[in-house]
Amino acid sequence: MKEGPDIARIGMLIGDPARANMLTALMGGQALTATELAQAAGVTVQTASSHLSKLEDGGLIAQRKQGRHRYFALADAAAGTLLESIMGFAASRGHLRHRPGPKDPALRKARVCYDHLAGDYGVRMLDSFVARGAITSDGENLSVTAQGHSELAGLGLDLSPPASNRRPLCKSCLDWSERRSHLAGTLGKALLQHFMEKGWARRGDESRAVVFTPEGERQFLSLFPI
Amino acid sequence: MKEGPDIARIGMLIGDPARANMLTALMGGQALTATELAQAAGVTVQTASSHLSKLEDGGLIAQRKQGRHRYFALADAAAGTLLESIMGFAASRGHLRHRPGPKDPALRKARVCYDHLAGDYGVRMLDSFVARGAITSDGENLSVTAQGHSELAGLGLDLSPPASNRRPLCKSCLDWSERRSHLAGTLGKALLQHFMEKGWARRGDESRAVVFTPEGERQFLSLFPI
DNA sequence: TTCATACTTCGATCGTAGCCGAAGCATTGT
DNA sequence: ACAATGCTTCGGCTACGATCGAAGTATGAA
Repeated sequence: MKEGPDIARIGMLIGDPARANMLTALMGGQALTATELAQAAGVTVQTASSHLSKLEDGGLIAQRKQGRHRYFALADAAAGTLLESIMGFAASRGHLRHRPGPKDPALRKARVCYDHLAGDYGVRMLDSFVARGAITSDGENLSVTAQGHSELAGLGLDLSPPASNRRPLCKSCLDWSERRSHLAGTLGKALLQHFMEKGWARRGDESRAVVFTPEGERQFLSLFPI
Repeated sequence: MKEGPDIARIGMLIGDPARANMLTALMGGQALTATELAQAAGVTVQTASSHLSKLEDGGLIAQRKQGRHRYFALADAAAGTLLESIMGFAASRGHLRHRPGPKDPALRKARVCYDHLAGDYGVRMLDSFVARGAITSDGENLSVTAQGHSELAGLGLDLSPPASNRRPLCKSCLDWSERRSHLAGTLGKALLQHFMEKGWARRGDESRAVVFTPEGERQFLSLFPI
């Protein structure tokens, strides 16, 4: 009597508001951490963890361990297509969800990615470094040239000290809003710190947004031309 | 602030086993009464009634009063397509309600997808049309060529009438068992109807399977060679 | 009218799934 | 070594929704 695929299982997974919010957040195509997804869903990390393992068991998402982070992303294109088609149907029936907080377009401009700058500004910064030959991009790996070292020293950044530091000086990190790489690693962290110490920028209170002052914005744009 | 479609609402509706069973039963394309659907779901009529009103509010099904009966059916072709795509995803992840039973091979061979033919035969039909140039597949969209129109007219199918019909003549629908596209839309519906009027095939009694007579099978295979 | 059928609404029960606090691993940085 | 961070697991609490019996409404037939 019963035959065919178990649509109820998929429906149940998508049917919980917290999980639906996580999946919607992942529709951007960018891998997110459990903490970020918990924030997106409006639940604690414990609850989010439980949801994430269910979604993974159901084959909707996949996780990738990277350092002490676990990045979660949609399992594959089929999962994205499925969600897209459900969104299309929901929209056609006028079922819209209302989210409490305003969604900041400021996040796309500049935001914190763990400890470094991401978003439009983060991508621009790396592009500018590469264009002027301060950083060379060897496919996946990044490295600072001699010219780059002297330039950074001119900014007052000393990058030599902890030679025992296992963390790479330069690292690229994929940006969800730009879908391109921005500058991570020790250098990326140091630069963001530098901007904030100079008073050019500050972190947003409740969000990951980074807000630049008018003076800071001017300085940033002149330091990192396209 | 409204942000995006509410996929959780759709998911929750489909996520309940009883409702999922009802929807699966309605995928046969026939309108069923509340009592029949209650039986299909394995619940009492009171419970079924509650589920049906929720599904109707959600825009997945529609009811038609007729005498003291109320016939329930999928709201439209979009609802059928949505369910089929969810079935496809669930099947691809190995989520089956019941391991392959006796009826399963029949379902994979030929079944009703809301109002058109799906399964192996449905896919074969579209493949055959495309291979001989009766239908052109422009990536996502399908359209009938001049040759196709004359060929269909030869079968006794008149496809011109309701010019006001917003439903596309030709549409592709992803098949959960074959993971390929089959022919949906007005043409897909007309063809299935044609087969049944000719006495080549009939609907299965309790399932979505489409059973071909020996003569019907012979005709079908010669009409749609690979 | 009265009875029978088909379905809905009401009320109450009950199971399960979501939720969070606290504790437990795992990895990284100092 | 130790501390800090990111995430998972465990246990108990709570709330929502699925379920069914009983009663109510609507349609059709005797």
